[in-house]
Amino acid sequence: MIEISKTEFEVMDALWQSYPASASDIIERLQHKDWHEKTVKTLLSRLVSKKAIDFEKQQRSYLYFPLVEKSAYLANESSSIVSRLFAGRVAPLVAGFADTDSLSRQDVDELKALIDQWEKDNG
Amino acid sequence: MIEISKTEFEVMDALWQSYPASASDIIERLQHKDWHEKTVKTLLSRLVSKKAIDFEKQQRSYLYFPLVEKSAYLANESSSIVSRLFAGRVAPLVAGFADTDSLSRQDVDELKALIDQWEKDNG
DNA sequence: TTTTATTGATTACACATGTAATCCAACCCT
DNA sequence: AGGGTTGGATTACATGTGTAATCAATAAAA
Repeated sequence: MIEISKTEFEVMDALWQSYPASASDIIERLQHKDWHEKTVKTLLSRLVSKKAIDFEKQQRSYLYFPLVEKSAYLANESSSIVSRLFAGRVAPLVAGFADTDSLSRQDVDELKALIDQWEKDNG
Repeated sequence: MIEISKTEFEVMDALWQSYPASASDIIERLQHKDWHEKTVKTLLSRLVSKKAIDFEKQQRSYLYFPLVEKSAYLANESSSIVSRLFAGRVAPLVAGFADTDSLSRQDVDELKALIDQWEKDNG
């Protein structure tokens, strides 16, 4: 899969919010980051080069849209990170989380629901 | 926390296996990677610069040891990744995992145990 | 002892990344 | 119509990363 850097991911995420979107839309959505508009445009260009997004010309400006779905990207990233750091098994990650970052009640509830579903489908 | 690159992480992991360890120990443990010995030594040097590891001179060669514990490093990484990708909540990551990568029976059992423990500790 | 092999230090070098600035063409305002 | 403005393209530039090669000092071997 495509390698997307941290800053590039923020741009992707802004675009995933709603698309097609113009560069200025994206810049606006990224107000909270303190990035120069030029920076955002550079990132958009790089994402185009990487074929993570594409655009169609609308008069003078472009309307960008993602070529990768957020869910697909996240699934891939998660998977590759869990592979690298935890030999591919997700439980140890959650375990570490339980120790330090403390799961929230909401997390736990969601995990329980997930597990129930999994058990229904499998085992 | 310290930024450790992917390749540097592999070296850390080899060192975490057992330390103190000499450069040649580490090189040996990384046989399966097809890295030139010089490459591994470069990575060791960079890790020293980053203060992720240190060494004590043993005659001519060095004995390296980590300055960061594996569990601490993993906890930090997990946390920062889950923050970036999933707004800090781990359940959605596991959910994606459940869909695509399929949890293993073992994962599910471990998760259940984790949750039971969490519920016991918290409310 | 002269040669060779080993070890860490220094240097190399292309590509990625963060963070823009500059350039040029099209558009809008006066 | 002329000048500022806006949009993308191109260029910039330091630092990080992957992947070594070279250098210099020392230890081991012949």
